[in-house]
Formats: sequence, C-alpha cells, structure tokens
Amino acid sequence: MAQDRRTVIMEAAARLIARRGVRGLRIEELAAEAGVSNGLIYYHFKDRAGVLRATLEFINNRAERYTAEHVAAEHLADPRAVLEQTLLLEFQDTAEVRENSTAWGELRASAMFDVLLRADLAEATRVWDGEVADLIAAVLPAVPGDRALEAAQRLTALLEGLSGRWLSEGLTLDRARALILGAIDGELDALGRV
Amino acid sequence: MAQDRRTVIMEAAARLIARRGVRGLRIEELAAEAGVSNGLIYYHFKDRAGVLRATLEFINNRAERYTAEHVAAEHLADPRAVLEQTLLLEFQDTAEVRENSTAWGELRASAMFDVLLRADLAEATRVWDGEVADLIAAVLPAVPGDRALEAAQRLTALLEGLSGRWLSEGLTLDRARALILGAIDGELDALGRV
DNA sequence: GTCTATAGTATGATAGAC
DNA sequence: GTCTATCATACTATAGAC
Repeated sequence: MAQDRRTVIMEAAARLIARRGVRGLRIEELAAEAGVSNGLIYYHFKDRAGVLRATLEFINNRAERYTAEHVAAEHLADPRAVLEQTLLLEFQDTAEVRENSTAWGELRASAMFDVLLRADLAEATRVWDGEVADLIAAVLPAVPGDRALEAAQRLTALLEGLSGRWLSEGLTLDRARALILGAIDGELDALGRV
Repeated sequence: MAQDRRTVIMEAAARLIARRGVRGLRIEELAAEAGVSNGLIYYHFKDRAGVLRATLEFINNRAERYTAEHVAAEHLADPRAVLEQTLLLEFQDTAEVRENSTAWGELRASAMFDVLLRADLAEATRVWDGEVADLIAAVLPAVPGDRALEAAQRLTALLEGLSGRWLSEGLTLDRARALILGAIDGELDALGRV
C-alpha cells in the first residue's frame, strides 16, 4: 500500500536523525529526503518542533510494534526469555534498530536543552520502565512492585548507556549484549533472594 | 587573580554549553556571557569549532582536577567508600558537575555523527572503565580482572544512562543516587559470591 | 494537499578603527 | 588586544497559486 505523505515524512525524519542527529535535521534536507516540498512539511507538522514531536511518537510506536512482533514470533512462553529478548532487541545491527536507538539517544540529549521535549520523553520513559517492571513481575510474582520498578529503571538506564556506547563505537554489539544479559541475571538473582 | 580573557571566554562557554548544548552555543551569546565583544572570540579562537575544541579540553581538565581533589579531601580508608563516592560524585547539583556531565553527554551524542571524536571518546571511556575496575579490585582482591572490568563497564554505562535521565529531568537526583548505589551493591554482592 | 517563491531573521565570520 | 559595524548566507516559516 502506498503510504500517506505524513508517514513518508516521519520515516525520512527517522533516517535523517539517525544520520545527522536531531540537531542536524534541516527542514529543507528533510523535504529532499522525503521527496516532498518544503512547504508540505509545515502544512502537516506546523513547525520544526512539531516534526520532532511527531517523529518521536512515530519511532516509539514502531519500536513497540517490532518488539511485540518479535516476542510473538518467537513463541516465547517463558517470562524470563521474554524479558531477555525484549532488552536484547535493542542491540541488533539493523537499520530500524539503529534508527530507533540513535533517534532515542538524540532526543534524550536534546531534551537536556529543550523543555518542550521533556514531557513527552519523560512519559515515554515512564511507560517503558513500567513495561519492563511488568516483565520482571511476571518472572518473579512475589517481588513487590517498587522493587521491580527499581530493577527495571536500572536495566533500561543501563540499556541507554550501553546503546550510546555501541552507537559511538565504544562497545561491540556482542559485548553490549553480554553486559545487559549479565545485568538481567544480577537483578533477578538479587530480587529472587529476598 | 584576574583571569585572562581567553579563560574567561572558555568558562562562559562551559556555562552556556550546559544551558544550551554544543549546538545551541551562539557566538554572540557567548560574547555577552563572557562580557567581551563578538570579534574578540574570533581573534582568540579563530572560529566556532576552535571555541568548541578549546572548551571541551578545558572542561575535561577541570573534571579531572575536581575528581582527584574530592577523593583526596575525604579521608577514604574504606575502598568501598572510595568506589561509591567516585560514582556518586557525578550526581551532584553543582554548576561544575552539571557542566561536566552535560558536556560529556554532548560529546557522546556528537560522536555518533562525528567520526573524528570517536577515538578520543573511546580512549577516555577505556581509562574511566579501568579506573572503576581497579576500585572494584581494591574492594574484592580475589575477583579476576575480567569480571571486575565487566562490572565496571556496567556501572559506568549505567552512570551515563542515569546521568542522561537526570539532566533531561527524567529522574530526580536522589533517585539516581539510590539506583547507582543499588547497582554497586548488586555488582559487589554477585562478585563476592563467586 | 501539494508546490514554488520568497520574506524574515538569526548567525558565523570579517574589516578596520583605536 | 579589543571594539564597532557590517557582510553573507543558511534556515525557519509563510503566502499564494494550483
């Protein structure tokens, strides 16, 4: 099916953000990448900030979708396997994952100086932390909610840190995967011992 | 002592980078912040990239100094206390720490799109990981080096992740401190059990 | 909805006086 | 070394035709 222009623009924005960063995103360049006119972008998104907001949401939805798809495709019954796969999914050398991770890192960095981005990013982070906490609770039902959330926040924050190092060539993919697996192991071990 | 203009400008640049980011640094605004003229900045630093290069070096030197000073000032007999304080040092709401953490985050983010930055950043990361691994080895001398380094990488990567969330207002300072302390606890526990 | 053309402005950089 | 004044351009955003 032919995609509507709005989606085409957001896909192009995701690619461009992965290549040049949020700071390097130019409306004119985005128009060229998407194969549309300059003006159309303003028609659909109002202004540059609107493009960024929509693209963040788009990337988020896409990430959720591929996570769900992947978990479903693998027929993962074991809750621990679901937890591991969900986090490992962020360390794959595919265009989509690279785009998502890069864009996420960029948005995080931009939010340090852009108050408007903060609310959306904080909310997305809250949801993501909650989902991981739920996965932990599925593995260890006896663990109190606040302890599960604490472990989840550490795992997702670690994931962001490792992702940043991977994308800046400070860490190999295999090493990043090993480190996150070790962290899951450690957190579950500690929680299980309570 | 009265500082020379060059230093005054770099100090002002550090403040502005913490407020607006590397990309948000405007020469005109920098001139106002430093209390000098527009042209003087070009006289001393040649161009915008020159300002950035000099300022990042300036910030790096300053960070090394305050870390060394702080660890020396607190009479730290207990190796574990040294490890905890070293990592907690990055979670303080002081201008210097904020400026340094912000600049580090900016550097990491920029390295994703700038190949030239990667080598320096990777080396700095390697040194930092090694120092933390040494601190872990001081707490638990029986632990093999590769296990200590693994734990160290997880802790420093987690620190970067938490730092990003703190600076983008996604996490309170207290929460970040609690999470990193919990991680130190978990890593040392796991290593001690081997 | 989509395009072309352009206005408005912010910003990096330079020239030249002192 | 330092300042004022100004140029050149890159970028966001809007207007108006189709």
